[in-house]
Amino acid sequence: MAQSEFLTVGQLAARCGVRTSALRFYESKGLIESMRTGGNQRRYPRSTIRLVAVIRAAQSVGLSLDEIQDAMSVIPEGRTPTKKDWSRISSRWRARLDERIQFLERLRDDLDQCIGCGCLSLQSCNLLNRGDKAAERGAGPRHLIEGKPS
Amino acid sequence: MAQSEFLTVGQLAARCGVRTSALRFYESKGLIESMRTGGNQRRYPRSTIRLVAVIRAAQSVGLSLDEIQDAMSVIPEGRTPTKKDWSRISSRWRARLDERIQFLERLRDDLDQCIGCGCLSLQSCNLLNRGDKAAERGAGPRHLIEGKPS
DNA sequence: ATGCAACTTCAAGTCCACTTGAAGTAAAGC
DNA sequence: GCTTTACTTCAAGTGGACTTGAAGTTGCAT
Repeated sequence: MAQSEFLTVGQLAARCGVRTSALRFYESKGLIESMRTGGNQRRYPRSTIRLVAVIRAAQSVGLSLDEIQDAMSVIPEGRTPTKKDWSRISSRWRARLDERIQFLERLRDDLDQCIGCGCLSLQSCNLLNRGDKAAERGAGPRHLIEGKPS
Repeated sequence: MAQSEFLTVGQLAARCGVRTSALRFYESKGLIESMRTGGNQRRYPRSTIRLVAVIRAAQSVGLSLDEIQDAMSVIPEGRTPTKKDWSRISSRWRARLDERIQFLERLRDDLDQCIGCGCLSLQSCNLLNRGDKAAERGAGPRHLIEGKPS
């Protein structure tokens, strides 16, 4: 198979590490686009590899496909995205990414403090107990809660 | 309401920032336990607040409820967890947490490199293109893929 | 020209983590 | 005692992100 300019779903799937069904699914959601051959088969420009990588990356930061599409739709209809477009999108995601990293780092620190203390069994873990007395009005150990599971 | 030794589902839910339905769900999965009143209502010891916090924390690192239960079940039947038990569990999670943080940090670095380069539109982003020529055998920009969305 | 893998659509199915609803019971305040 | 709010169970529903299956079509290699 001569490497042609365009990729079939199968090829794209292989390159991106996803199933073809996922690619069709993304397409149905408008996240990616394809051209069609005379026989109605999909053909993707190579740039779609990057696009899919970006989608997967965004997912791993905790964005839903809807949010991703939303962010991408900043790019005006049928226009090739400019540096500015992409910069707007990526810096938005960058913020989410930072939040997420910070949350996980805080969690890690808490966990480190905890590893030796037997929290689960005991009365006196400062970390998990923090605020337990103070907040009688529905608070709980917020510092471990918040940032719901992605 | 005098703060008694035990909490109702409602109280626990308020303290933990989850819905009562979630708590019943966790209980049905064996993640938490309760005593019952004469009238069959649940009563939780205060320590369950911590337990739920731990569950939520573990979720946010990307563990499924099954994995969490699995990890927790290291603790022998009906025994109060010892420091050693908890230490085993938490250091296991700590590893996952580290992986996750590392992955996100790498992603952040890539993104930073990218913000100015107009990747999406262009031919020549070293980051997203890396390996595009080399790996003709189903590779793709792995450094952005792997670590599936949590 | 033919065979077979890879493609097509569309509907339905799956998994996870819950949430909702219905019908009934318990507990706390007045 | 009565009312209201919080609880009980159980079955079914939801949403996100896909996956699977069936039935049919295309495209490349020999």
